[in-house]
Amino acid sequence: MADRKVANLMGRGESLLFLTDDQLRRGIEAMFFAYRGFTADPDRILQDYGYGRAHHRAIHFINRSPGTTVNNLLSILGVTKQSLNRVLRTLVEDGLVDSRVGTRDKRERHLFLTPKGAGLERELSEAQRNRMRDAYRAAGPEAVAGFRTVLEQMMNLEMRRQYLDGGDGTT
Amino acid sequence: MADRKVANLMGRGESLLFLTDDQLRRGIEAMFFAYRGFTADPDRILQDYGYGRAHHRAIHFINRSPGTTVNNLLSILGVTKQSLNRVLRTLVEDGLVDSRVGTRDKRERHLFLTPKGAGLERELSEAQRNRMRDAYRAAGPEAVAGFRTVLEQMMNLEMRRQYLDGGDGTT
DNA sequence: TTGGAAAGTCAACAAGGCTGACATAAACTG
DNA sequence: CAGTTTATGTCAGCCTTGTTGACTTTCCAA
Repeated sequence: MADRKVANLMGRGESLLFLTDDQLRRGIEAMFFAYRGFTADPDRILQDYGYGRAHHRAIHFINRSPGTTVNNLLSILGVTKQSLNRVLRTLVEDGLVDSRVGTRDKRERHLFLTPKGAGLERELSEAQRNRMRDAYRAAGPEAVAGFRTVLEQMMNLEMRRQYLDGGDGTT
Repeated sequence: MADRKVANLMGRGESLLFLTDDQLRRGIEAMFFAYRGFTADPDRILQDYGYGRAHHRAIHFINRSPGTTVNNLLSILGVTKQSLNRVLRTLVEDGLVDSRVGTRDKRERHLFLTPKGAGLERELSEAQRNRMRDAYRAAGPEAVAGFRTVLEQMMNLEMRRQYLDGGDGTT
């Protein structure tokens, strides 16, 4: 059933892409609906803890880069320090995040997940990974590669740097 | 690289899909960063008009289905009627949306874009289509097919219905 | 004729963005 | 050393966009 799309998008020959406005609209809506599905499971979990997506994002990237600084996180998340601080403060108060004064530069705060924080992180990312894994499995390996390729192209340049910095995506 | 957990998935006959937690995390971050890029251009435009994403969503789906009812829109957007109503009211007041009492059922309001509304819609969707088109072109036709397939799998079932209902994706 | 669905409205609240102003400590620079 | 910049935190206030609850009006359909 998905093959009709392919035929249209591939056109004749090699790289001739017929992209009607309607096809692009479909892609736009696919992003909209898929992103909703993508965030639905974590959102549900977060609600039980009284947290929101902002907390999730902070937890995610602290887990990805333990010891990251506030400024670092700020540039990844693309929000103001006031906004991040509000979130970070509650996470520290609730004992999910540990904020340690820097050794080399004592102005900096290095952020770590506590065991409790790592627990929530695991719960959240597991739900999200399950969703992603199921989608991957249903779509197949080649679709997955295409998925990633298009998403990478859709990012802004600065974001792509952040994304590529995030550990080895080599495998 | 640090993660040990591996999901070994057999593709149909041909391919073997190794999905480490780290690879799935990459997919998750790709969604996060790509969605930011995806919404960046419209967000910038909307700011000039004093509108937000909620307005954009309403405008988009009214344009997609002219004459749709409020209830219909409600179920597509997945927000409360109070929330949608606030947005809709400003759009009607500002002369972007026309809300016509139903003929068959006069309780219903059928929503249409005015020429002015259609103008903003075009501006917004053009920016978003350009982004999507560029990403598609850079990624290539096969990547696009995979992209769409994975996104469709990532939607919730109800959303997939809404998505499939959204006019012919066949052309 | 009456129950209930569709739509709208008002009020209150919360999350999470934002700006601006200001404080503090540490690091850097001349 | 003095002055500036940097990193962070915090207070106050604003906006958008989501929520719930209560209530009204309209009006179709049984």
